[in-house]
Amino acid sequence: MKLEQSTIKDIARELNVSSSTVSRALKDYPGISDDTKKKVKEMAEKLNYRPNAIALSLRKSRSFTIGVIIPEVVHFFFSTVISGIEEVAFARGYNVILTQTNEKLAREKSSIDTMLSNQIDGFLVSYSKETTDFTHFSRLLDQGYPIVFFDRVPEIPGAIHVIVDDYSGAYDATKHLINQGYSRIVHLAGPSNLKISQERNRGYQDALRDFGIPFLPELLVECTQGSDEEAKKITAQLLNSLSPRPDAFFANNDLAAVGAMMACKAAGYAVPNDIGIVGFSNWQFCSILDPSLSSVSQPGFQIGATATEILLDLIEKKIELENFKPSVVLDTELLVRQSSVRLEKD
Amino acid sequence: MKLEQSTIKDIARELNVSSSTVSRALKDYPGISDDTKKKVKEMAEKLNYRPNAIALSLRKSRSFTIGVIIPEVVHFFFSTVISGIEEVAFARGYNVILTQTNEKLAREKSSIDTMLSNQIDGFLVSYSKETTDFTHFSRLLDQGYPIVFFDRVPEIPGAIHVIVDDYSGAYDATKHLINQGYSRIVHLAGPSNLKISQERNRGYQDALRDFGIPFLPELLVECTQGSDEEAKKITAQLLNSLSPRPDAFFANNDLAAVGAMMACKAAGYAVPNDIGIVGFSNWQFCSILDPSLSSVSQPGFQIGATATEILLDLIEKKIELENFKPSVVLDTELLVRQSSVRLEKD
DNA sequence: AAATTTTATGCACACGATTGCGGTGACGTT
DNA sequence: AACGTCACCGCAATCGTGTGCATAAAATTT
Repeated sequence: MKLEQSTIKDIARELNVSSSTVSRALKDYPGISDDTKKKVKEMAEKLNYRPNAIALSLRKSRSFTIGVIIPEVVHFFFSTVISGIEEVAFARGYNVILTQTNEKLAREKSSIDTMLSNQIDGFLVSYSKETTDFTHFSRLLDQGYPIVFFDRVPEIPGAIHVIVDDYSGAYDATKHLINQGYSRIVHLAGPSNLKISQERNRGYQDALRDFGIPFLPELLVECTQGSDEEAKKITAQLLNSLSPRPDAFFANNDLAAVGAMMACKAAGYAVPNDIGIVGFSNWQFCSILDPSLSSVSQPGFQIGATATEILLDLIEKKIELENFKPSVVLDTELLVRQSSVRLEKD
Repeated sequence: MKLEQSTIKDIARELNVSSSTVSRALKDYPGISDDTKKKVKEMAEKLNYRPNAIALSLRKSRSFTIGVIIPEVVHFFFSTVISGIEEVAFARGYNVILTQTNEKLAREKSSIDTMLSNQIDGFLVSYSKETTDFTHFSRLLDQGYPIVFFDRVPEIPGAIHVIVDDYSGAYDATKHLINQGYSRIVHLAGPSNLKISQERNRGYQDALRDFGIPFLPELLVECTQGSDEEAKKITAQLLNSLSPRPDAFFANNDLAAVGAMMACKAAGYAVPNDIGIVGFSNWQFCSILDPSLSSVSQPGFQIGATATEILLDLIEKKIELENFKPSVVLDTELLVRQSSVRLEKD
């Protein structure tokens, strides 16, 4: 038996005034005597009055709630993004409602539906791996719903993106490996339908070219799942089958890098002396591995924070969609640790 | 210019019927002819009608939304809990709104306030480290708000808990170390105001006692932050100052265990042969460390899922608070990996 | 003292959906 | 012809809040 929340009417009844007076008094409208304002506020305090945000939402057709759609909460990267989102949203008085798609398109669509039903003010989206058709998003954009995409972003007109400079990150990582004297550098790539994978791949190949190392197709392997087991298996196989063997691995994500590292160790190679390894994302565990894993850090918190700032600006019409540049690109940073620094050059 | 969502009235106008008829037709009420039902549904489809959940919430004083309050999203453990929560909530048609307190009491309180304003149906809470006074929760309970606490749970009457068996987990871990022949076992404990820390400490001490190893106060150190740096520093100091040196570390959390491991390696000791280490929580990285870290796994996903099931049952009055046992204790499991298994016994 | 302005407040409706109650017309029965 | 029954549907109130407009009282001006 939940106690009834006291409403504006309760205050009005107690004080023998109308509910409109109470409403105005609480909001310090002009035209309400200081005397009644005081009385109303005291009574509100006494009755433990809390404005009903639902009623307000209905009235204003605004919910002060933003919806976040991400593949998986458990990913370290996404959890930092969420943290950034939550921080900014809270500071600006918005609620965050969260759904994970578990990489399923169907789930993505149904989440959007229920969020729409809940009169959400805008969306923050990183779409699922299954998503290849974006009409469910472009329809929303056409209807004027504010959406900001982050990390995984679709190529549809009018979409605003917050991404990191995957290209430069990959370029820097590859360049670093080359500088360390590695030359047969494998790239463990991500799913090729994701733009981030393409960009990282491009950065890898461009760095090779710029430093005069031929690109060999057999050194480019796609890791669709991105798990350590998958990478471990692939790496073991590469070490076995290629001759001369690869002497470095640049992985599309840190887990894959770990898998590669394990496979190298298992095959009896020393990291970094025999084989250098660089990952991508700078997960928490990079610094505690042995050897610690060099990685390209993505500013997850900042991605979330920036995306949210933009979204709220859009919602509050502080900026116009038309004269806003569609992409914000945040810098990555190569964090060099032990796994890619040769103690002694060959 | 957001396109207007079509409402029940729009359908009614198009079809020249009243909005009540539309409402009933959509819900297959008896007393509406099959003909109109069909027409209404077709028109709803055509106008892309979506029920306004806000209006519904207002009418029913139910929002079909639950509020989750946790210290930090970025913790692996909490992110798995969130995943479990989200999964069950989604399956049962509820939304999840999320706030992190960043371990701040003030933030905790204000989050509760905004959630109350949003007519949330119930709370899932793991309170902040700063929280020592629980009146803001007990007031809610008195008012009849459904709350389920998990992981960090307060000792207040009427509160429902979902926790793991920290005591047994700690007991098992300690016992395992003893069985491996370690005898000077340090416990890197958590903040003593958290019940989970107390329970783990108790399990540690009981195991020592049961196996005839005296408890030495100097082997019990509180790590208030729980970071790897802190544990590293403390461990290094212990290795230096104690004689005979400790030969095992049982850490209250995995990061602390990692810190201990780093300090041991740095001091020239081999893990596990010289020093055994066991952590708590089974973070993702445990299995990829070298040596891999033995740890007590907490079923985070299941905690979230179970807590949510209970909360929704409470909300939907499927169970009564009165005849419900206040605590659900989920099993932990000791995962033995390399860090605590001696390759050769002394 | 009458006319005008200012001040303080209330009325009524809106937001979108639900629902108890009552109304209407068609049809069958006596 | 009068009445009852039944299927089908609309009216109006409700949830809690905000706001344009009207209005009464008070204060000021003429």
